[in-house]
Amino acid sequence: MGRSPCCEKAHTNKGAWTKEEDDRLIAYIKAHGEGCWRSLPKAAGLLRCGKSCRLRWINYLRPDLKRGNFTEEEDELIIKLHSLLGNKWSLIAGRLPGRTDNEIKNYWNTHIKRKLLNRGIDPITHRILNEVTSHHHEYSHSSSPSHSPSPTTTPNSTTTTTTISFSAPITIPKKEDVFDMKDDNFNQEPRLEKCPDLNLDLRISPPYQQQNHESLKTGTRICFTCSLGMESSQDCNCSQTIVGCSTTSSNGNSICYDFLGLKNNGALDYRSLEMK
DNA sequence: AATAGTGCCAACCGCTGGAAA
DNA sequence: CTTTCCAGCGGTTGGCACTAT
Repeated sequence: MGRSPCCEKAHTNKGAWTKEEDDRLIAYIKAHGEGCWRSLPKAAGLLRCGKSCRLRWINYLRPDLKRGNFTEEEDELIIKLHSLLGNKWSLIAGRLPGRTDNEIKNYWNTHIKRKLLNRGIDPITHRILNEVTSHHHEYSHSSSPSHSPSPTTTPNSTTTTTTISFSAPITIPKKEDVFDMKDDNFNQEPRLEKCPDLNLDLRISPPYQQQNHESLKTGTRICFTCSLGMESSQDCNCSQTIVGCSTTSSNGNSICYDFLGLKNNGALDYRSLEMK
């Protein structure tokens, strides 16, 4: 029953790869292409398990790897994607040509986490640090409505829209305060620092309530596929959409929504994301 | 110069979903 | 339908390199 046994793990090498092993793997993949990792080690004359070969190739030997330092643009893109996707490193890597999930994961843990902490942003929640620790202060800066992240309530609706903005001035605690959380100074007046020319606005909200009411009246439907930004998918059931998503179609047949508010600036297109 | 501490990253480990038998 | 395996993923770790004392 089931498949034949996997590779013999007792007779496989572990640890760092040698130059000779690398050369063998590269030569084999150049000749036969990627795939069938299970049989590759034997065919290539390597004493490694297929899993190890795959990892070595994907993370180190692939010719299209970029290598080298991450640019500031890549940094910001990773931060933005992480705020949307969480620790989905493979999805994030899919948006960064030449970068691997492992590389991004390492870079996140060693650089970006610290970078965000220095900005006073929690790297897990992407919220301002003192909001995480003190709910009392959560909305204390909302006098400036676009400051992030401050839930706003749509008029005449019962649901909440959360706007996460990276483009607005970000509240940065003093550096010494960040590193001394016990210090009472941490709750003192923070300074404001403006983020450079990056519009990273993110809006997460259910479909606008008034539109819902309107659509109920007019008999229009909400297309879930479009709400995920996949209006060109064959699963899309609102083929008569004319003016595109985030607007009500003029013939009233369907309404598409701009999921995450990203379609207009093209920063994140879920159609090109790999879906597991 | 020697040792301890820290940062970085390649590689491994364990889990999961899907496919094969 | 059940069992087994594979490919892929995210979390973790071991070891090297560099810096501080």
